[in-house]
Amino acid sequence: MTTTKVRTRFAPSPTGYLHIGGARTALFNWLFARHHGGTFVLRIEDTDEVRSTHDSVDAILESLRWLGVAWDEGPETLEADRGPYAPYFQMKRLQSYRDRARKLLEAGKAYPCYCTKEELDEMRRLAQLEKRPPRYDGRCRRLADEKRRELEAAGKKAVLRFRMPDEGTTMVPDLIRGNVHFENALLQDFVIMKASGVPTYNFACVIDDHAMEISHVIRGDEHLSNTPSQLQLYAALGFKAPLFAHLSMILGPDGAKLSKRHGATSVLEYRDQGYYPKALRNYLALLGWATTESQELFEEEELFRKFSIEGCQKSPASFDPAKLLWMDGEYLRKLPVQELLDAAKPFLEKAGLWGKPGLEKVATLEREKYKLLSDVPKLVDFFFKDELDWTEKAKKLVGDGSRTILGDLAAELSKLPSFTAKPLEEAIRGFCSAKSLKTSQVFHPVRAAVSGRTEGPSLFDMLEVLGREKVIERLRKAAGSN
RNA sequence: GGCGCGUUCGUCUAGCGGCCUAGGACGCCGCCCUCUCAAGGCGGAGACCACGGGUUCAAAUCCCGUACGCGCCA
Repeated sequence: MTTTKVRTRFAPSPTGYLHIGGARTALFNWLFARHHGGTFVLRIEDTDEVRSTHDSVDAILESLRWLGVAWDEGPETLEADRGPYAPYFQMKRLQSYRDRARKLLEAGKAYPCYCTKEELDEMRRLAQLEKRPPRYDGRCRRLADEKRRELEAAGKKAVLRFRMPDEGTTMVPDLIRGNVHFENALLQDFVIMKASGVPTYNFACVIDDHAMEISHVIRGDEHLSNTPSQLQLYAALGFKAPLFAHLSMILGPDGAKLSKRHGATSVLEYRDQGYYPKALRNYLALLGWATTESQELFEEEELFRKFSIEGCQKSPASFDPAKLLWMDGEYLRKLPVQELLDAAKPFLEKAGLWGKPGLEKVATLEREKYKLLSDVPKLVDFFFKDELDWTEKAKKLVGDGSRTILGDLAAELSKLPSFTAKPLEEAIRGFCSAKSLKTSQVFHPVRAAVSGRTEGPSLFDMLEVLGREKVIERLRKAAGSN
């Protein structure tokens, strides 16, 4: 038995940033390929001449790289220029579409259509009036050669249309949805080549999926209705069709299609907000896919091993930012501090904290509090500031009632032989009982005095890390005796 | 409008004819731990399985309609 090698692809149009939905599609293709020891291909579908941009290409590549969804073939790989399937930009493959189009034309399976936009609009209008599906009426199907020469001579530009069968049904075998049937009579003679000589989406994608030997087309739900047309193309070209799997869409928290008004939709925005890429990737894997063991957190290898099309959901999934945030914290908490700092480097640099001595120790103090990488500088900066950013609550705590306490304590602690957590705790607790103060009367003002905040790490650990000099100085300052 | 797809707690989901008076996770609430905030532990509220019909001894699970949502034709 011959088993075909699994080859999947992600084929974005570079007409904007990579959004969450696209990233999820790419991810599933990648996971599926990895699961089967196959190859994941990235192909850029840049046939939209007006909307495609180089910036978009860059953004898409950067997004995938950042997310850790690594394509095996595609732009910027070893095969990019010379591999058997290269190139990976559709605009560099125009010749192959034109060759195939000519073959279809010669075989009578496609025909030139000279209808103007006005004629098509009129067709559509009439159809709507008569409550028929708006569909090209095939008037150029049987254009006499003479008439055609006339139009050509008059300088009329033609598009190329594919001749759909008039009857019968086309069945789309879908790995997620089962067999879906479509009436051919309802499918229209769609355009495969534009007048400019550039192919349309449905045509180019069929040619390429065949040329690149794609075994499984895993893509968004919105393409399900295009699939019967594509299947007819495969048949007309004598190609073996790949297997299809149509993924449900991703909706916003309110059930409407995910869009900018729901917050960030671009992968790079999540990067810039401080999300940890593996966490986002893990979260995305869970949107529309699940295992039977109700596991939530996956190592990369586990994802490869456990991912399956069977676990893919038919119904759309809502993107839940709250769960993503939880998951991000979950990942950050497990990270060794040094790795955490490396990951947070851009944010620490922006705050001017990167490379500061003691950073690792302070960062460790707040260990379990980071939800985002961008939280790291925010929770750690008190250590490095000469002038603390006082919160209102903290200011109140070091108010009149506590000044003498803080001053006395400063004096006490300056004599402490060893400035480490244990002795500090003993000393401060001793101080409390000596002065008949409740611990809370001392602990809270001290925290406020040394950090400017009311929330923070365990007090004694924090004092140890801050060190004698800073602690005494800050206590005195707060006490107003300095 | 036609065709197609979908519908289990607020959200992601488990479930594939009896184990379901529907399980887990996020979020929410409470308690415990505790020097604060987190983290962690324990517990709680939250789903008449969209609705209506069948099939069956038995249905969230199978079948048929309806509604609603979404996609494609644009």
